[in-house]
Amino acid sequence: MIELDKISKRILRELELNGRISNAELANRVGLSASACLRRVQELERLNIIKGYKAVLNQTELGIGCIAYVAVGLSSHTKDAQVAFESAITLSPEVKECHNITGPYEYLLRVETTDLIAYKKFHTDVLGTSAHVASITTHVVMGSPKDDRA
Amino acid sequence: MIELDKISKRILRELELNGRISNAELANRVGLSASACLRRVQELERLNIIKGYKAVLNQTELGIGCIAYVAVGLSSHTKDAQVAFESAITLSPEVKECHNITGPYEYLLRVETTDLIAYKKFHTDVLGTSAHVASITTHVVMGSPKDDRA
DNA sequence: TTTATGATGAAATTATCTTGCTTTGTTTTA
DNA sequence: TAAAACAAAGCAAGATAATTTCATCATAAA
Repeated sequence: MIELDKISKRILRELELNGRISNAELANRVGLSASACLRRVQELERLNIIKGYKAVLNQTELGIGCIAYVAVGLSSHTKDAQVAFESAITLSPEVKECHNITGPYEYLLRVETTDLIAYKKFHTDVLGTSAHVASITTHVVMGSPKDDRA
Repeated sequence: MIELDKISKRILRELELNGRISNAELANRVGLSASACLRRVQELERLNIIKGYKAVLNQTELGIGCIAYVAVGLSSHTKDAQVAFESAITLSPEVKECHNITGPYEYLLRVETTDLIAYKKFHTDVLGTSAHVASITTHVVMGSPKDDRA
């Protein structure tokens, strides 16, 4: 774990909020000159503390009409079974996240599709055909009062 | 829902991958001149299809050592109970996501803390003191083979 | 005290963005 | 079919912003 001073933390906070702010404006907000600010940002990138930048898209406008969290249980807990499941799931574009979790199920997936019909298809074609899948529990998202990672 | 042509979709894909790519480079990748490309990007922003840009930070390096998905059940399903719970939870910085889901529980939270100790504290101080909370089921994330929203 | 190190700000340079105008291609209308 | 009307593209110059360079200052070790 890396310890950062106040200014660098401030830089990260600003960039998380607006990743495309100009360097001059960022410098202004954190109280540094443009060059000093840029050096810090580049250093943060070099240290991989800033892993990258991405545009936040409006899913609704783009036709993502169905988001679901899916808990998946495996019938086999061997390494091979996990690797097989993970690589199958990772290839599916509908699966935006795949977390290996503690509890009665092994995996929690976030699946985004255009609509429930498409989800059903994913459910059948992808989950239904994956080896070792023992149980599937779908939780459709009705709303997200908070989503800082969006 | 808005229909986009191939080029605009390509632009979105590139910007999602690298939100800080220069306009010239982006134009090059999508096969447009810089000015035409910029106009499209600005239009996408104006239409709120691109909601913004953000830096992707390395949580591990910054001391996020414990990530958990927490299923929360409420004892009351009135609108008031939901609003109260949501506003309490929204204020907690540890809660990065709060989804209202179908199924036996009402909410699925993503909670990020420095370590398990801090999670325990969140569990007790925040969830434990929220009105209407009937059940809490914690799933600690052991790993994320895929996390496109990170 | 001297020296080395690291970080800063100002200025110069380089790259990139942005805008107005022209051109191209497509659709509409006579 | 031809001309008009429109939309989107490219080009190029001027405006902005990013990046490098360099001199300075503060701090800590020798």
